[in-house]
Amino acid sequence: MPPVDLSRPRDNAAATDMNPCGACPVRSLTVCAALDPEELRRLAEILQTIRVEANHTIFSEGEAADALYNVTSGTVKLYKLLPDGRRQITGFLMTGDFLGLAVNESYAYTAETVTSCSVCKFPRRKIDALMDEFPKMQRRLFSMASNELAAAQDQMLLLGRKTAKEKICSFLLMLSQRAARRGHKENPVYVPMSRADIADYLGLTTETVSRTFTQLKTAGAISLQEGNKVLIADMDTIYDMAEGC
Amino acid sequence: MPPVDLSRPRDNAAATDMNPCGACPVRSLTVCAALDPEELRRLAEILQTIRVEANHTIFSEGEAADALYNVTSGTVKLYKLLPDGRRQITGFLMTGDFLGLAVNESYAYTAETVTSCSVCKFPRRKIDALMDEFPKMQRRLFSMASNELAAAQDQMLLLGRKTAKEKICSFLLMLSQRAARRGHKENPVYVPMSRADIADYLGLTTETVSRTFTQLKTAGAISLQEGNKVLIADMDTIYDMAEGC
DNA sequence: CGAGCGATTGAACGCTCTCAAAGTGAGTGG
DNA sequence: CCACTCACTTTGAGAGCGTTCAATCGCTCG
Repeated sequence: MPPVDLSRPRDNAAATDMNPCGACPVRSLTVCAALDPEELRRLAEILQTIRVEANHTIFSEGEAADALYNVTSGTVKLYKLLPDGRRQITGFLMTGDFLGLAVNESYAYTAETVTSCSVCKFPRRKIDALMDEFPKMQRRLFSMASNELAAAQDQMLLLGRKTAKEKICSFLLMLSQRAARRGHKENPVYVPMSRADIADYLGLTTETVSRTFTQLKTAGAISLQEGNKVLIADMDTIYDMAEGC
Repeated sequence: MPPVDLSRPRDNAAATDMNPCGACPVRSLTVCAALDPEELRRLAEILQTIRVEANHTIFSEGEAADALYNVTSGTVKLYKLLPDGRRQITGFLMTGDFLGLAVNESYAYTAETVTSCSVCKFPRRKIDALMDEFPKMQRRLFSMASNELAAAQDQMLLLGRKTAKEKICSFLLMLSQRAARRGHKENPVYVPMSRADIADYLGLTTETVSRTFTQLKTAGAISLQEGNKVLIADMDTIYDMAEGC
């Protein structure tokens, strides 16, 4: 996956308009929801809006963490690798999610686009300074981190204790619920990621993911549609098979 | 596991001394590290110090989250359950760790003591108010949550992609490193939790945990000592078998 | 000394993985 | 328009790791 040059924003023109954040359609989902117009203007001053093609690396595990990002469109995956190449995807990020939290000044995971994406990039120094000025923002970020933490714990339950079928059903439900939260229709579910990505997210192999989809399809619980969409035929059945979640 | 009555602090005398936090030996590890003497005094005013016996519930998943806690001694486990009783332990907390982050005003997991513990209890309303006053504290809490998040991602990698032996070795190393960070000796490692707890933390069964310990023992990599201690005979071997982490 | 709980060990099963091959679809160039 | 490539997905067969079920051991406590 070729890394993309993030230092040169592509649509800088739009980003440096008087108050692009004020008009941001996804603001309510992000860190920026907490801010008033003046604060948004200050935020807009330090941010770059960047487009990233599908399957490009935004940053890599271990790199100096000198920026925070916010996804404004598209899907991003975060992952960690073992020395022998085994991979665990720790999360899929969508509109409104942020990434770039650091430990010891360096990124703890690699971030790669699944689809083409728009992201807002905040230099860490400047955002840190701004957080000191706007405690509301710090609070919002803390609250978002808390939610991430809760989601991470749900994922641990899934990885450690659920069967393949339960994992797939939980995954579909999560995608459905996240779409709904973003004002998209919750069914059919748009599933932009590959079988390999799904497998590495759920702690399975691509073969098992594929077989499980086939089983669900055969059982009439789902059907696959054009354009990477999955129609959940019986939401209750899927919910039961996910064992609550 | 009988719940303990947390409304009635047991050693209130100590907690309401002029400035108990100032003398707190584990302060550098906790949220409180960021505060100056005056702020510590304010914090001491709203906190209760509580002792909890081993194997008691501090709070349960779903309960109204009206307090934040800080572990000052002992070991606490956090877990989530599936409807059929399968359990995933999402973390073991030790001196300096905090618990009680909420989503939708209610706890996302159950917290239960492994050993007898001392915890500081902060009513949520009062701590929220204090955070507004002391941004330093908010920042510290955010930074601790970030670290938790990174740890959660490491755990996902472990649960999704590591073998039983790698899981056990990673677990022992984690305990060793956390002990070292707290100024205890890193070897032998004190392992206060049961095989069942270890299993539910690593996504295994008690039998597999037991068998794996036996294998490591037979291979000469570890040996079991009195008082729930594990001597790591060859740290490098264990490290290699953990596949980095 | 017996009860009871946790840890260990054994044997057999099964879910998921591994290895392998065939199918599908988008993109390319003749 | 069609063959070709390449990547991804699906399907099949067999193996293995960890589980399940069961028995034994060892320690603590009454």
